[in-house]
Amino acid sequence: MPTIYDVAREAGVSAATVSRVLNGAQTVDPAMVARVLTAVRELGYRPNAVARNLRRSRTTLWAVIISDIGNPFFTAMVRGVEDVAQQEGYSVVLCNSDEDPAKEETYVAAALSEQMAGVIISSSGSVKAAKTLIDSPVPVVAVDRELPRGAVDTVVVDNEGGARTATEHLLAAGYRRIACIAGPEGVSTADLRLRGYTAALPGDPVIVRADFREQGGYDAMAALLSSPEPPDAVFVANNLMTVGALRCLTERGVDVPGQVGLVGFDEIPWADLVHPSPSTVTQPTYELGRMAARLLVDRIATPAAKPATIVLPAELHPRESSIPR
Amino acid sequence: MPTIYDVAREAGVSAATVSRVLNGAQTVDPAMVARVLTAVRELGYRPNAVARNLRRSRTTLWAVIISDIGNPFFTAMVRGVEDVAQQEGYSVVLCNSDEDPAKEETYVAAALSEQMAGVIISSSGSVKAAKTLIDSPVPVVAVDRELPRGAVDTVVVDNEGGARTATEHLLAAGYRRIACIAGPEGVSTADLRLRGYTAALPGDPVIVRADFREQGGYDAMAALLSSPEPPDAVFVANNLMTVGALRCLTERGVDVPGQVGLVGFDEIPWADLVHPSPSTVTQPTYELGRMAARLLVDRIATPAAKPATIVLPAELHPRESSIPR
DNA sequence: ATGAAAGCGCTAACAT
DNA sequence: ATGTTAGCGCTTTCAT
Repeated sequence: MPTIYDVAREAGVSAATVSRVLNGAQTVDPAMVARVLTAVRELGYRPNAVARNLRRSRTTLWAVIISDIGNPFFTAMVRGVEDVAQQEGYSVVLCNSDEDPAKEETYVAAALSEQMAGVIISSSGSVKAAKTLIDSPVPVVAVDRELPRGAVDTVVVDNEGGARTATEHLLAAGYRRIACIAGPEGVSTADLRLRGYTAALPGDPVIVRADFREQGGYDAMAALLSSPEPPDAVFVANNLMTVGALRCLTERGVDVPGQVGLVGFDEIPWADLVHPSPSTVTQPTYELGRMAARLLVDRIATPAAKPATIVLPAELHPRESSIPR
Repeated sequence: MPTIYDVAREAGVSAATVSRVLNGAQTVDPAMVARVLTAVRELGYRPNAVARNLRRSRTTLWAVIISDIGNPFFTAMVRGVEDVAQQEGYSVVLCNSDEDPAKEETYVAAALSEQMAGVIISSSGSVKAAKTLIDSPVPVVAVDRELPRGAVDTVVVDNEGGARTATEHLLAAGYRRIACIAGPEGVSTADLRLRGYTAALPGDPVIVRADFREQGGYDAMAALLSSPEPPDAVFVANNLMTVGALRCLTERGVDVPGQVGLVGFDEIPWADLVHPSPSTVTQPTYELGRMAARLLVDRIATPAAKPATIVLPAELHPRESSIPR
């Protein structure tokens, strides 16, 4: 691979001049510019970004650490981040922690070693990863899930409110024994949605903790159905678990919404094509990513500013799975 | 941020020794190792990967360029890549070209500038991006879609055979006017699936080209329905367009499979929960990613070897949407 | 407007 | 077994 010195020699100028031309400096003789560009083309020269990054002591990369690339919620959010990043001249490096705190820690370490310009993270709950980030000078934004004990810029939805609305909706529909399939303890969205459910419920809560995955939702639903007093409705704390719960109900021939009503948190792709179509609490997913990216841009510009928290609304979309009997 | 020299000073050794300790060299006195590690901990030292990459003239990053992050097919494939990458000591940088050749070219340029150790690409059809990659020294593997005019390692499924099977299945079910909603021209999967459809059809083909997106499938289906002689079945060339076509049929109250039969290429998440459930031609998606990663590892090890092409089987999964009348 | 020279932080060849 | 030194490719003063 040719270097900037090869180009300089070919064009009969110094490396400094080549650098100026390539970085759009105004103070270069047009004749030189032409010679340099010709040499660049002839040699097929491609600037070495690693060298540039070292010299400048900064990169134009953002690490976006999400907890499940198989969850359409996160991929939609990433699109929001990407659009802003591109517009602002950054590239997005997507890291999939797979709900595994150890992987999350590895990615955080890599982001810091690689001198990333910023990190957007939807924490899988690793306190160590959070601490590492907060103790580092890298600009950080938490999105969807709060960073454990972290006072950083944050964009979330009103998880507690959304869960309360979902539960109240089931109550209004006439259901009385409403259970909750909750997410993993220590993940902010899981804990807040559980709190919203509990707050809205007049009677005793029935809670099964699962892992935010489809199989977890399936198993939790199965456990609820085979309990002594099965629930007549269930509030499921995320989209993948909702699919799992629905599959379990369908397989066992349980009538939804006749025997059991259901509302899930998060949108499900093609929910309207599923039968019975699941009622959901939807979030402005793309907007969540966009806002996070905006906050990161601001944070990079003014590192000392006070951390902001933005809360976006969550909205109930009633569908077939919770229609009153 | 502390540098390796700060650590060396703190530990009373040379920078070379610190480097040796941190890179696991065997020839270091255990006492020194201890002193260095203590200094590292006390200073919170974190090696600068950018400097290391420059010095070593290589990185441990793979660029995985996919054409639609919103398509579960690609995210499943990425998981296969990720698992091998991690095992082999590489990190995956995910790039989403969004079916946009210009974005694809940008990402290819970035991958080369950043001195990535390898590239796995599912081409959105940019000949320029393909040429840039082939003319560069970077190891490349094409996955799912062949690289335009590129003689590189490739992992694909039997697209033509899968499409033929799907079409024959519709014929066997009694459908006679079978249309095809095809993908964009120049994308290998689109062209091969179309060829398989045409080959299996005894009569004249009815073809609508669309863009592999949900809305495109919807619009194509709408156009077919309002044509003078609407088809009695349709073969749809990918998953997102299948969802779009199905939505169009459902909205207009067309009975599937009674009035119109349907088979789609690619798996659809939760296909079994959709009503009517779509028959699909499924691919070993995760395996596709895994094989691509394996090929990349081999290519990095032996850059001069002859390019390999691996073809995996595609399998028909009949569901409700193509049950005989 | 252009060039010379220093240095970003690290690793590896070489010397001891 | 450890230290000294050069240099990866680039940008950015500082001189001219």
